[in-house]
Amino acid sequence: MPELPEVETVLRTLEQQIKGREITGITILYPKMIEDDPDEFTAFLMHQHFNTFQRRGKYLIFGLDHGYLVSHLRMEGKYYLMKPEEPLTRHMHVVFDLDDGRQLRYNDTRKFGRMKIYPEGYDFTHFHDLGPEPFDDAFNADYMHAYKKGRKCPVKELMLEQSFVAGVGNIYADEILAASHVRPGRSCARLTRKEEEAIVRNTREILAEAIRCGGTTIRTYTSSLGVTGRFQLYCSVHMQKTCRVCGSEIKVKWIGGRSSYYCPHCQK
DNA sequence: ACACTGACCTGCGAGC
DNA sequence: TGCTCGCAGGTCAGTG
Repeated sequence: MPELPEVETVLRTLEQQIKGREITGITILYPKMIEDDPDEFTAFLMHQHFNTFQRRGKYLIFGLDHGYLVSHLRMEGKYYLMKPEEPLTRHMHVVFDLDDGRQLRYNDTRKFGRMKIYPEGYDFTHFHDLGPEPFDDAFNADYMHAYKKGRKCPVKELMLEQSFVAGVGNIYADEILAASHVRPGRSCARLTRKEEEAIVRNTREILAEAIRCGGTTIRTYTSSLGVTGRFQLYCSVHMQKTCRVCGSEIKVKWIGGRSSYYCPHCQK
């Protein structure tokens, strides 16, 4: 399931592979994936080039000659570069023909991913009410303290709010809280200043480390070239049975509609 | 404004 | 073996 580090990895891989390529054809096999009228989507993109590659939260933003193509992979979205003669499989929903004869194919088992076009000059700063990027200076302990003011929800829910910090999903939220020695069910109103500082610091460090590893592979995620992420080797609580530090049994708790893994001994 | 729930999807594994 | 059911999870719309 792609979170910020996986999206970043996909982006960098695609930049190496398709930068400068022209879209010479588009086949939409599952129209609900496109948030625009499919004909307008196709007409807009035809003969434009993939020029720039940006990320905002978990959104991929492809800069074209005149406008943008934005893609969200949601849970299982993947891009593959293939030859036209290779067979289409049942989960390939959008195919872009490129001017070098290859095809960029969007594959999504659960059809949750979405694509949308945006006009030239569109400002993505406040896109979808996204909060600061974790590596931005604006994401700091003062900001966190001000953001959570008046809130009482479990800190895990806060970590998953894209308007708080952009790009953190279920896996990394668990890892960040484990590294910060804070239980996911703790009310965000009861965090100490030191804990807020630790959460901010660990958000940066863990995401940066995951990007260095090329993302996480849990269940079905692989990046666009089928590169397998290595971060699962370093997961300390998510999907684990015992704590790497103290050997305690990892607990699973249902918080905010998602399973949350934590060590009852190391996390307070 | 915040909190909570269901919808969107398909594959997989558990239980019967 | 074959069926049903619950779970996986990012985002958004709808309701309280």
